[in-house]
Amino acid sequence: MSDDVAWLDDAEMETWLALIGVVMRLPNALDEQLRRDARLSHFEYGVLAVLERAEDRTKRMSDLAYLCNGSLSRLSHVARRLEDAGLIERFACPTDGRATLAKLTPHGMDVLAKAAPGHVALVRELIFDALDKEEAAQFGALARRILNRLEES
Amino acid sequence: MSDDVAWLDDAEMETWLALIGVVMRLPNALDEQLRRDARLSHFEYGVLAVLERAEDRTKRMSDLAYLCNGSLSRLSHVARRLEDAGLIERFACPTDGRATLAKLTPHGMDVLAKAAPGHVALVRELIFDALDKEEAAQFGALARRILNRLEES
DNA sequence: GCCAGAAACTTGAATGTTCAACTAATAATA
DNA sequence: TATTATTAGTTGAACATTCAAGTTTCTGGC
Repeated sequence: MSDDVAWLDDAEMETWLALIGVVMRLPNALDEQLRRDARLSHFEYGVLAVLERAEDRTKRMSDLAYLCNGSLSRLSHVARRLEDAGLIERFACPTDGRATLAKLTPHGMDVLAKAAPGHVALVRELIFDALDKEEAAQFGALARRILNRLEES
Repeated sequence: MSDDVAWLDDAEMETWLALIGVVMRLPNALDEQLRRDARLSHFEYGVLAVLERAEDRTKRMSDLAYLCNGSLSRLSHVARRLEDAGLIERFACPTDGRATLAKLTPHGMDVLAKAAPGHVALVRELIFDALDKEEAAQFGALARRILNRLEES
């Protein structure tokens, strides 16, 4: 249990507090807009958005969970609700009997299309209106480096 | 419901996906370490850490909620659990009868001190080992700008 | 000084997420 | 080809968070 670790200096602490602030507040901001405009959580929106871009609008559950940055268990619960609402459908994978495939339905595409403009507007307002083009690219590159670390563990 | 919004271009999408990846994965990574080493969630750790730095190790609940980036309701539930565990105590504010003050107990300080090294080590590993000093400062400044937006709404 | 409205918290119910156990299917090993 | 281990997914219970009241206290007209 790593003792004798260098404490964060003032500059590091500022960075950390800014990051953790964004990390803790952004999901609520996204949820609120989506919930209000489309009765969708941000995680649900992410599932639909990933499926829309996928080959044949279909993905394996475990791949989907990875791409949505969530656990398989979380996805499984959410997928059941989305399926009950008719936004996706699930069926066994023909080549691997263990796997389940999730596919976006036409109705799911409609709901996603209705929700997207408001969502994109909010993302633009919160992120890309606050940063110019170069800053945004810089920020993204650094976030990607952190994300790579997170994905290793 | 803001229609006709400019979609995200490729560079913006990359930035957004990197950010949202960090936002969704970092809390789990922090929770796991703290849960394992100190039976604390990251939010609970945050509450204790803010109190430790506060004047007289005491804060009003609503100020504490703001500083911890959470809702007052969330804090209220968490505070009850922390109080039951003897890590904090709560009492009425002498100058404003509506307010509740939360104070870190000696036992709470102990638990925090035990949890801190492992937590800081993880933060360092995930963030500050991936970024050099200048990059970290840059990243923090940009995150702060986004956080300011989030705090406005 | 009263009264309407706002602010600060708390609470219980509804909802969402994690955790641990479980089933079923495939891959690996002998 | 049996046997075991691993992988994929689901499920129900435990736990955490949100949401919508509800209580109490304070503030600002009047």
